[in-house]
Amino acid sequence: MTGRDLSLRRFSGYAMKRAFNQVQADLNATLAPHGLRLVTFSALCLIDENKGLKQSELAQILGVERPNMVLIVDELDSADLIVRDRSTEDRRAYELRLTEQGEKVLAAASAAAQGHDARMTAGITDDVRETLVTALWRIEANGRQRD
Amino acid sequence: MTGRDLSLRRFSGYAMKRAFNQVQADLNATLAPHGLRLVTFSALCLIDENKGLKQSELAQILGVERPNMVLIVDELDSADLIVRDRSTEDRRAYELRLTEQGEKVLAAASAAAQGHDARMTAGITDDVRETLVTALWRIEANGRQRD
DNA sequence: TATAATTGTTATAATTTATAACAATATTGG
DNA sequence: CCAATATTGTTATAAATTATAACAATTATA
Repeated sequence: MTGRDLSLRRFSGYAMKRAFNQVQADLNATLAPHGLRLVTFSALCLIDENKGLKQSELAQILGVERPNMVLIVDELDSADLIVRDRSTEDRRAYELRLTEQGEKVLAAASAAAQGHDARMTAGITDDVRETLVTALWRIEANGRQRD
Repeated sequence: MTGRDLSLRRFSGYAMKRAFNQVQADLNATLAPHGLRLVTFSALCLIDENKGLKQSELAQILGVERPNMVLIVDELDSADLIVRDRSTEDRRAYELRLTEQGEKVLAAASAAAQGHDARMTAGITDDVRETLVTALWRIEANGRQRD
């Protein structure tokens, strides 16, 4: 069971995949008690940060296809965490906003997610964590260059 | 389009997800000309590194369910990159080995994947890359602790 | 030796991600 | 202004990924 994957460990992407698998599992478990999963939590954060955000903008930021975003927003809507307000400027579009309930759930879920992040990065110093995140965004930018 | 996701950038997992999305896309594009994708390339590497590896072991290392591994190994088998040899010690199991063709394809694909990794980590110094990978494995270990 | 566990497999379900088409509305070029 | 084109949210659907249940053959265990 030990060290049978040395050939893959040369690739930084392998470490990223393995680490992110754990992060995703732990975060989903952390959010489940709040009725959220990774993608709905992310959507809640973005709607809170950008009041009146439109579905298509949300989809674009999260890299989700618009048809799939419909279901995600439906899920938040059904749980009364957000509302879809018709835009007065563009009557095709909806402006998304958190409900009072949505604010409460987001606050609780955010605190839990912070705890999750702290657990996952336990034993990593603040400046190494800073280096890590900076390097990851650099990789992301390198990838975005060619599409 | 810019900076609408500040609330999510506090989470290191967000950077990991965004970066890995790019890595996965670029790596799959890199491997496609060799008839491979991320998971079949990983399997090839592991079979090469561990001659006679069994399907169930491969599945366990890669974190894939055994029924799904059947299809992955089928894919490599159909492409004549590996063979399934009946184990003499355990006649339920197959021992997996690369064919000559498999060795050739793996060598070419590995070189391409190395290039991919270099592209993705361009602008990152060697010791920062080292810090990055070490931190990622630490996160992975932290996650594994609680399951 | 009887019972239980493991290996590879099939079938199937659940989940996620992607594509095509459509009505309503908005934008743009003539 | 008007005709053509594009965009928004949506439905339907397909493709791809991931997970679960059951089974025969074989091995391990009690």
